[in-house]
Amino acid sequence: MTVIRLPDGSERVFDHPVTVFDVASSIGPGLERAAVAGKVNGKLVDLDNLIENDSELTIITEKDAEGLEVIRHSSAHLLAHAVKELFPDTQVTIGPVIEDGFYYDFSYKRPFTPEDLAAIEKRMLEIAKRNLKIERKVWDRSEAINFFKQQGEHYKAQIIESIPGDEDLSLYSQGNFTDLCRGPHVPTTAKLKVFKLMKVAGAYWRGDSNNEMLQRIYGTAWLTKDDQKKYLHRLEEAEKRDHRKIGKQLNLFHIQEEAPGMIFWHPKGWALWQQIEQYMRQVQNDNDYLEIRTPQVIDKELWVQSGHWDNFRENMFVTDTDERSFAIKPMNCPGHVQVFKQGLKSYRDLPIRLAEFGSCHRNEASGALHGMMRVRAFTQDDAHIFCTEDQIQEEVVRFIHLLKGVYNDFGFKDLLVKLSTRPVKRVGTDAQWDKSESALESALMEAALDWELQPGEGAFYGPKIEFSLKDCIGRVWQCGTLQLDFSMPERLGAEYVAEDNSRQVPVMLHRAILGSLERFIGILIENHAGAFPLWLAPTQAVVLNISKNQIDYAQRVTEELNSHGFRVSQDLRNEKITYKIREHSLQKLPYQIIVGDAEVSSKQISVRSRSGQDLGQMPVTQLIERFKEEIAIKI
RNA sequence: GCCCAUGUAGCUCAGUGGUAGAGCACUCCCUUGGUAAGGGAGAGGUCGCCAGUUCAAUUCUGGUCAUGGGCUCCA
Repeated sequence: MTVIRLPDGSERVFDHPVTVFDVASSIGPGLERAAVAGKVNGKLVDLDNLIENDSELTIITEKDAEGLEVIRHSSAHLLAHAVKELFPDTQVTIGPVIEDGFYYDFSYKRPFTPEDLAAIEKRMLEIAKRNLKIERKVWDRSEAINFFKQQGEHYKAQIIESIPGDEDLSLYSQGNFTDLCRGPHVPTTAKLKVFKLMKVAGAYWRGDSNNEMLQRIYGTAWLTKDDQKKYLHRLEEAEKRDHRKIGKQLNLFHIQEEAPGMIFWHPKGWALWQQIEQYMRQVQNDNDYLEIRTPQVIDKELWVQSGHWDNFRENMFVTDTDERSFAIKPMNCPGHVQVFKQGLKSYRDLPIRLAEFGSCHRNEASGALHGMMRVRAFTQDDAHIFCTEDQIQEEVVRFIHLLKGVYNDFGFKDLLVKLSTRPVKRVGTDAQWDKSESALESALMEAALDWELQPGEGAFYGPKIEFSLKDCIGRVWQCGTLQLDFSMPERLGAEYVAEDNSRQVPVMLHRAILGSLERFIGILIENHAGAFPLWLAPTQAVVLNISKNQIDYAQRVTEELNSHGFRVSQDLRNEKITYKIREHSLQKLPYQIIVGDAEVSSKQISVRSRSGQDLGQMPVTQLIERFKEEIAIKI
């Protein structure tokens, strides 16, 4: 007797051991068709897995998230199968499921070309149609190693050698292709219908840059054609938001060969920047930060002292002048410590919060550069808080409050938090770590935030919290950070006079809210697809005349709006109004103001919103009020 | 830094072993038009850069720089 308990609590009794498939077909033909795998007592298994004891069983169908994963995993095998058929002397390695798809890494004597990819995809479709049964077998370890070695599959043999000895080694076969895999897989290749190979890229064996560079083929797989279409559409939509593309279209910035990884800001992009910088300056002033400015180029000696020279040397731009070596600052903290050190500080002075829109340069690996998101020259909304250990928690609470307010103002409501605690290699005493980790945790609790714990992921000099935001298409960006530092103040000789007249080393908190302004602006561009809220828009409105009769009036309207501090331009060109409206709509201006003879005689203006709505005629003062309200609520 | 792809007019892109083309933008002319493209004419390119092969290279080959997609890295 085998009793199978299903998720709805019902039980099915069989007088013999059954497979997952048997149970599915005993329930109904629809389920039989849709089933791709099973979960027996919480463990994912194949459909032909034999259940010998009473068990809890969930049948995984194509419609379950896990079912789709099984399909993708089997698609990866299908890819490997096709590659082995077309290029028999390829070595296969690993082929896992990833978000929205899968990949498989291969070792082959020559690079795969885009034409190869098309041929591979075609072969995959053929193999799928062959309706090959996918069968699992448990193998003996050394036999499996020999099996793969005989086929010249040395990477596979290596993988087996690294699998713990007490685990079953399962091999899956479909036709003449056999691959090591934990499974589960769909029962036959015919279940794989909707997939597409996306791109080929390099990837190091085992992710180690000392190893061979393998060729990774990425693919996507879905349950239905429609799902796949939606996915490809989603990619297209994301591409339309690309900050590099929009930056060009809206004339915000450019990058050129002579300054790789560095931004040339154009007037409109810089206007956007200034809104953000000035907003942050105001927020920090209101929260008792003191803004400072420190040098770009500092003698190597200071970087040796701070430890950057040892740990970060290859990422620093260095300049030798007058027989001295200088480094362009990659971080602001050593400079901030120098400011702190000027004049003797008392415990009464603490906490001291020094802020800088600090321009930093880091010589990032050329292959790592990416538009404004990963650059070599960037500006941080950086600040360092010097305080006592007892003040940590209060400071963290204040910071989180500040950060939430800022993200909210920029329209980001979803906040993801990660707390990283002490790594194995670290400085500072256990007592210090105990105290500061619990201070961070308490502060997070006080802020009513959920967080993910990352044990051992802290920096060697202190624990940290990372804050990420989610944009309007669901992508997650890490921006904010708060790091405790037990090391640098001491290395650089910062101290204060304590209550008992002793000299103490302050704790330093590194913190940023936006992170890199360049990157944050890139995120903003993509989040809004270039249609910025009024308070940020580089140009908030444009005044358009219908014909040359209204040129003087249009100029007066523009001047009046500008005199109230708004960023308003005018377009008095000799063009049709529809033409001008189209152009400024493509530039995504929040408002367009139209003046013709009717407006001149009524002393009003016609207003068109970015959504294309005609707001009708109104006096200029009414628009000014509207602008003020809209800017105040930052939408 | 590593792998693959790409680099042609201001922008988006086509194209060829015999020194280049489209649309939009730009300039000029006509048009004075009421909520997403009025018409005409003109100007504009050392085909990323440096070598090599060739009678001849933007095209083929090598190198190099940059960009894009990944990998690695991000103290």
